[in-house]
Amino acid sequence: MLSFTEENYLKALHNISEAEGVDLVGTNRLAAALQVKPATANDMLKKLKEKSYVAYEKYGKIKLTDAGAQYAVAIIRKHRLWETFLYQKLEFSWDEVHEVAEQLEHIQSEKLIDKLDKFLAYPAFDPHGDPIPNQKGAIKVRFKTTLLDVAAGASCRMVAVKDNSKLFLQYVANLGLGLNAIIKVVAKQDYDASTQIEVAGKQTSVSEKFASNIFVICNTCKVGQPCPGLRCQV
Amino acid sequence: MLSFTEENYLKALHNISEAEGVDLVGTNRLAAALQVKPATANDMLKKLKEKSYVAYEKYGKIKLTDAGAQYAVAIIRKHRLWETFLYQKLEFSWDEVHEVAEQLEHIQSEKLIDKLDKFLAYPAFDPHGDPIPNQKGAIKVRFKTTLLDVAAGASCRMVAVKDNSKLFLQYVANLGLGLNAIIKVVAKQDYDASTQIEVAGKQTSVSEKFASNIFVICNTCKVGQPCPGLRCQV
DNA sequence: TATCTATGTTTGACTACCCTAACAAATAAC
DNA sequence: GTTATTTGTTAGGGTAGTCAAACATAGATA
Repeated sequence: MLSFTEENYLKALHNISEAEGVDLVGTNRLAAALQVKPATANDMLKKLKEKSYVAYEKYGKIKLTDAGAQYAVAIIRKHRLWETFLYQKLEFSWDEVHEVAEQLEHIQSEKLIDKLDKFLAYPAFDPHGDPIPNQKGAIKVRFKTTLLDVAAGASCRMVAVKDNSKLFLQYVANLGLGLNAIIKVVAKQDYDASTQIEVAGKQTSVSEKFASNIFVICNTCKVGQPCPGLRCQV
Repeated sequence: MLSFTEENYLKALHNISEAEGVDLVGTNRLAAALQVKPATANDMLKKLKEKSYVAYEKYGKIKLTDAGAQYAVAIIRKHRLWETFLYQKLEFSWDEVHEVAEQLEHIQSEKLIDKLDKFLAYPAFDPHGDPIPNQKGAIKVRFKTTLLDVAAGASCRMVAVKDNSKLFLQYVANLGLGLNAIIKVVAKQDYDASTQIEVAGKQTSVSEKFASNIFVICNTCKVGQPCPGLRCQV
């Protein structure tokens, strides 16, 4: 049974590997993610290596062991189930769920999380569109790409966000966007890489950064099938 | 915002004062309740005194300040609401809820607990019959006495337990007892102070210790009204 | 009252987690 | 291929919470 802090290190390692590639995780990057100094992260890495949750050589890159990855996925499962609970049952908005789930994810009780899963009717995705691992740690993979990949004239459906920060989520909601929103790409500007979109009849322009954080599938896409229009199958 | 540990000290102080009288709380008693050594408890008491949550003189007895009592009640509110959630929504048995609630009670989010309260339809009592403080810390007091006070021949209704330990709760459940069970006192033995009871047509004998941990009201008792038969109004 | 026992307090030490500052290795720039 | 920069590591130190052991006080016993 790991401490609250140790769990956060494992989760951060998992998140960074997933978002930025397994071979890019270093002490500094990890420390930044956890808002601690590199020296601190280094100490903890030694401890987690000692406990066989991470594998790394001095001055080398950091990887989770199988045990470490398994532990991390279990925490992510808890996090996303709690987010779903807060959103679906307790009327939290999608930008509020994250910080409370950061606390709830550390509660130790197998039974609790499995019963919660059942209570929520085994949801596959959390309020941000992220997949919820099942009891065994298996994740339902969904073909998706970002709004950047959608060609002008095409239309797509929003299925997730990449950035879970309050600021971004509130911005997204203010534009009338949300999961399953239908987005039509009106035009793309080569000048600043911005994208003109139309949502529920209203047009807006969004930046490249914004578009890169919106995950979409094309309108005709079905889960498990390669998509003809976009490159959803990538 | 207090730490996890500090919160546990406040809660323990509150529980002991309530169960054993305000003027009986000493360093040793507190340390025993928290399963730490007196030296440790003493250190923490200094810290909590510094922060004005407890008031005590050297070698004197320990009391919570108003702020301390308020904080403690807020934790108890959270604990009991979580217990109710686990019991009512997640199919936990009444002997399982306590240990998970011990963790959940430390989650920091006003909104979470108030929404949970709403979700549970503002319950007044937890699965053990203990009253749940409302948002302002007010507790609904209920006239009750213990099974020891019920005279032979009389009948009563169980409304709470004093002991929340797994062992006791499982024992109670195994006898077919539970909240709102109707208990008829068949006889009382002067020899060993045991009590013969009848529950749902079945007779058993319970010890003095057992009977002292079962809270009851008489069958005709209504909340808010003094009871004619038993000494419920005490 | 004098002593014995309970209870409460202080001291010094340990672990977990964090820091700053100094240093070492790897990588990039020239 | 040497230097400069980035990245990672070590050393030493701080706080929170814990302990054992020594000590002090209060209350009970004789």
